Amino acid sequence: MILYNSITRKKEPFTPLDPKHVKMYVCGPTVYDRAHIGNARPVVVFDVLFRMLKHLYDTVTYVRNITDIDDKIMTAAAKKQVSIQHITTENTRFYNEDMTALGALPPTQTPKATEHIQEMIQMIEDLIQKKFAYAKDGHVVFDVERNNTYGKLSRLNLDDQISGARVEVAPYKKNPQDFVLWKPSDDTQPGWDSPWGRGRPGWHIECSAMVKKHLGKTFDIHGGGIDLIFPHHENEIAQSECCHDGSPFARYWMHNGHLIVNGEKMSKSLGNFFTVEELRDTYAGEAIRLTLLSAHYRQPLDWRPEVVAQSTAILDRFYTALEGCPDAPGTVSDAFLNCLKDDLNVPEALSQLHTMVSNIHKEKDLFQKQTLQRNCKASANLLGLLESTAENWFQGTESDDVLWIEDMIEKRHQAKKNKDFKEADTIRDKLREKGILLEDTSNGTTWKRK
RNA sequence: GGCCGGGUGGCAGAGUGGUUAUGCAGAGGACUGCAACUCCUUGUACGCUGGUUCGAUUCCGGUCCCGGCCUCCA
Repeated sequence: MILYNSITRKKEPFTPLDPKHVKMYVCGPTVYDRAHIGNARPVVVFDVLFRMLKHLYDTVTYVRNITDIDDKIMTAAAKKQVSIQHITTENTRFYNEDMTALGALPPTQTPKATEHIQEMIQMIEDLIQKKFAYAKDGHVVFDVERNNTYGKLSRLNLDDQISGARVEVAPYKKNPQDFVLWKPSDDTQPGWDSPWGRGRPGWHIECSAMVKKHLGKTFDIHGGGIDLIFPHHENEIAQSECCHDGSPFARYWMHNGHLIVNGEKMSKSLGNFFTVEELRDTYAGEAIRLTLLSAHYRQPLDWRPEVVAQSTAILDRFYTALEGCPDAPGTVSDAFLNCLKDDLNVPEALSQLHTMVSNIHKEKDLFQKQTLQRNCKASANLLGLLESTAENWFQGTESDDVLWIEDMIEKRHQAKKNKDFKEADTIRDKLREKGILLEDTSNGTTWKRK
């Protein structure tokens, strides 16, 4: 497999440190609110990577953290007059529900920041002892000047940070670029005892601590949104590599492009976002997923309703091709796999899928057709698509009106037999009003919900 | 000011130094009682401008426009 590595800015052949065991970490959510569709893009993108890696290697450990201590959570709790734990457990549950609806597999592990406070404190102590960090006024701050490789991921030159940039001036920092590892908490704020008094961790140290615990000092792939390159990932590298005496941190860095709306970045601070929850009310989870996969993961993706409608139309066609697909395993197409091996070229893989679907429709021999169907399904499954059945996709799982539908179809059948086409069309129109579309085939009439 | 992406047919979106994906939508046809599904046919697009080349959408330069990052962010 070939992957684009953000730190070298080149496509590189991927070779895991342990040829039988790939280790991957992706930055997960800060659980202060419901996920928006932009939060879902990295989840779906790295879910495809996870599926690919599992297909190609014996063992894959995929860690995605839950950040459940953060000032945004504190603000949300205060605003809603509920406990912090209420906010975090509820939003964690919502997050998992939303991502499951988008067809994302659960990662191997989903560690929580609050369950790794001791590990963070230990790393911070190491960094102080090695003189990469200093304590002042209850804060512990990373000393960027002591880290001479600082900036290697983002390639930002510290001296060039001039006007236009927001540079925080905090009294406890030696340099404006220094970032906080630990900060003090007052009695109203959540906090843990530490060598520097009661306090809580800064933003970046949680990921370093959880990576170290679950994947070790050096691991294979670190992923996240492109906006995390600076400062989050840059700071993770600094903390971890300084703490580990220069042992390399992630070997491959992967960043997904932003989701945009009407040409503008979608973000909570701009207010131009859709939550996954509200989109799920309108569209099938799988259609949302296909839309998120419609552009290459490193490209920006413009979220527009027409594209989701297009994705739905594509899935209709795909599932039509899978009607009668036996429930048996198939083989992933080589042409399809090769697309994905080239830095997850999903759009090109999808075009292979279209070819397969077309061949299924044209195949007359039933046995051949079923083989093609199984292989098509196996291929699509690598993208987390076509995991349902045609019946479920078209007819849904609610069944209270199925008897009525079948009754109407039978009545129409009788009318057609009597050449009473007017009555037959009346019945069909009546069903259409209820969102039921009929299709006459050589084996009788089938129906779909629209 | 610094750093980084991107501009492809009505729309979405890959890719490539020359045979110019793929899909959605549209048009025509076949099938059908009529439809739907499906099948067949149909679309020479790569911001502008120089250069390199036999040949550039693809390489190089310039230029215009759009977007992102520069400590809230996926």
